[in-house]
Amino acid sequence: MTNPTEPGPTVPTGSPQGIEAQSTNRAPRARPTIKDVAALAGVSLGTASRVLTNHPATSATAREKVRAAALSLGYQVNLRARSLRTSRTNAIGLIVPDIRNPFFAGLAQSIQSEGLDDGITVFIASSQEDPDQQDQHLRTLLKEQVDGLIVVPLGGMTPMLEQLRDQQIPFVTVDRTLDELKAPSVDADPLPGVYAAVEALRNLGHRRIVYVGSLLDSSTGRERLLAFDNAGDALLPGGDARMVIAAPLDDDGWLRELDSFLDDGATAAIFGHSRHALRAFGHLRDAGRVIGDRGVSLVSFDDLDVFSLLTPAITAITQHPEQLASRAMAMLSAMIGGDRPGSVRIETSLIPRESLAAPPAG
Amino acid sequence: MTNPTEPGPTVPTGSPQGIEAQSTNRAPRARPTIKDVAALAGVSLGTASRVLTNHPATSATAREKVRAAALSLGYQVNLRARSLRTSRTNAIGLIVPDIRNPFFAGLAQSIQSEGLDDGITVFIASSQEDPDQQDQHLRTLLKEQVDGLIVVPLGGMTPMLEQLRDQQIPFVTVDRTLDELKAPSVDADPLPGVYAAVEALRNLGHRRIVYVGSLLDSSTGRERLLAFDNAGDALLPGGDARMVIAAPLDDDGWLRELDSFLDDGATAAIFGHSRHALRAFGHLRDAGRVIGDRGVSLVSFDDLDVFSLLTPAITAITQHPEQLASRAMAMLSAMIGGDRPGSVRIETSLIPRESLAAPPAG
DNA sequence: AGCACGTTTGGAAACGTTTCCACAAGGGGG
DNA sequence: CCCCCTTGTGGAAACGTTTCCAAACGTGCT
Repeated sequence: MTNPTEPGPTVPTGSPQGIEAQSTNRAPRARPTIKDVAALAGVSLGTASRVLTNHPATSATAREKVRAAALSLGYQVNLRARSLRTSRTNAIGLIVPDIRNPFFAGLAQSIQSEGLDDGITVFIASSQEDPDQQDQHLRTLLKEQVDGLIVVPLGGMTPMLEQLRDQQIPFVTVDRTLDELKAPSVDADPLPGVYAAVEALRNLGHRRIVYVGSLLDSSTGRERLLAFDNAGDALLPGGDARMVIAAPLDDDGWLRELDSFLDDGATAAIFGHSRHALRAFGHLRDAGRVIGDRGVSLVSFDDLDVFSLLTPAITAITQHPEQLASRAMAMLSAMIGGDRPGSVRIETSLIPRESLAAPPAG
Repeated sequence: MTNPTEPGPTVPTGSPQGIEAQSTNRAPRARPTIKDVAALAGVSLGTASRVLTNHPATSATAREKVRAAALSLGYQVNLRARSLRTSRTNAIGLIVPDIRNPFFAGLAQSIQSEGLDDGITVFIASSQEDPDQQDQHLRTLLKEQVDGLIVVPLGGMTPMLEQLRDQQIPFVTVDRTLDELKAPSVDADPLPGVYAAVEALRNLGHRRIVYVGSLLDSSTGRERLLAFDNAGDALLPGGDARMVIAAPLDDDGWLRELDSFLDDGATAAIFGHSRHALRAFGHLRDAGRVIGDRGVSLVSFDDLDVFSLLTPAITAITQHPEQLASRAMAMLSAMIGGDRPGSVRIETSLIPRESLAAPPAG
């Protein structure tokens, strides 16, 4: 009856390759599965699973045995198998235009660590300001079955964005919004920060202020300029009190405009993009102009680390990226839970630093 | 024979819930599976799979029908199911100490887009310089069954790093290396860049140079200082030609040391950390010192965007993050393929800018 | 003593793939 | 004409989970 050439039933075949794997350390010892845990604990597969997922219907002894087995094996659940079964991944995707932009890096950091607290894995993707890369990342994330998406959309609509809109996958936009996709968004209201800046400048004695705008075709670019206009209307009613420069990102021509406005009596500048603020900072100092006290005041959107490292430190209008992050996460969670939350705006605010000071006497 | 109460074979049961899903648009229409594709194409599941994975054993007609069906359904493969079956994910994890550090942001960007080209998904995780977060991210990535890992390790060993070392999962370290984990690494050799900097300074007439070092307990911090010593030995043999400051990241006390060295006749400073270079830039200008031509020359490790925006633009020693990225990817791919590649060093090089100039006359 | 009930358990199905296996169809060479 | 080989196909198993279902096992009540 017992055939000596085939292994008898008394030999547990739980880890058949255990011995040979030991002989050569090239072969990666296969990761233990829940089946191994169950076998070692002497319980069924279902019981092991229930213990490890904290299902209430488990006995104390089963819990103890399974936990011990899992620990001694170094068992780690296979998330891909789990989510195949549960059709939930507890993962979301985040797509930013460029992770090298410090604002987006901060946003990503905040969102990811927010997720870490909530047990949600955040897959960060950076599209390098390229719609094709954005779509490619979107497609992969969908194939990865993420539960939802947080997107900082590039300028225009793309095939994948349309698909997102039409499909029912939960997603929110953050920072920038795109009217065409009817998704809830969380973005920053530039007015409070701009208003505070203009008001502070006026109270310090400034009478003529330049606004350097950029990306004027994006929602944020437009709204920041609009906010400057509104604040100016309310606080500096004089007709020639406000000057506006439209500055591209890759051409320094606008610096000449800025110089001539300053020569004409402007004593302060507000920048819609931190990049321009830094560029002007260097340029103005180089030209021998005083920045800060008794000189030209500078205020910039977005609060970069380097702003407080410079001398004088540059005043910022912050969009509170941590708040954007946490609201976006909350909204996305709500959507994944089945709700349809409304859009949200975060107030910007002013962070006064040395570059915000009195104009030259007289 | 034909029973009218059960659906005849002519009625395709491919998407049974199609109609009811249409009635209420709250219910997210379930994503089509390969089964739906096969049904619509009128072939078996296996055939559909073979077509979609470009298996050679498929007929032209099958390919045509399956492709058409997949297209019309908008079918996208479920990567989690696929990798459960194939035990490959075509995804790797990347862990950086802090994504807000522009150097790491650039590294991450390069690695991710490198992966995009190779069909590899790169999951980026930032540990905020916190070993616990690093380990937490490592654990999740392992549970996600990534094929491999690229790690910029924090200072010391941690439980998960030990597990990585002992387990057979392919991983490489980049930028920083940690002797304890015997993993192949790709990092930058600071000497060529530092040597070029010191040589250029000497040729311009500088005779006394300060080195501002940081993170001296990390491999990079140590090696950069060592490189400065070596370059100085070769190029500036005078005993008092070189001064060294150990600067912490969060305390500005070192600025006083810098001032006093400059007062003592030093005319140039090399910074091991870009943060310190920026801090000094602001401080020195504020103190009324000339930077650049006929003033104090500044050279900093890592090439930040803002360096070229400032005036004068700051000279950098670049570690060529794109090269680090592509070598790391290549090495990891090799490891995943079963090889055991050796470590690699990338030469740093000098990017001269305006802050590298002649010292004051006399 | 019997019965209903609550707790815990094992077994099996299912998630969406890929891939092995066996077989059918067709074609060419003996 | 038969056999063999190639090519393409369908069916089924398997990957590692969770969860449904039914059964086993006490326990407390009548």
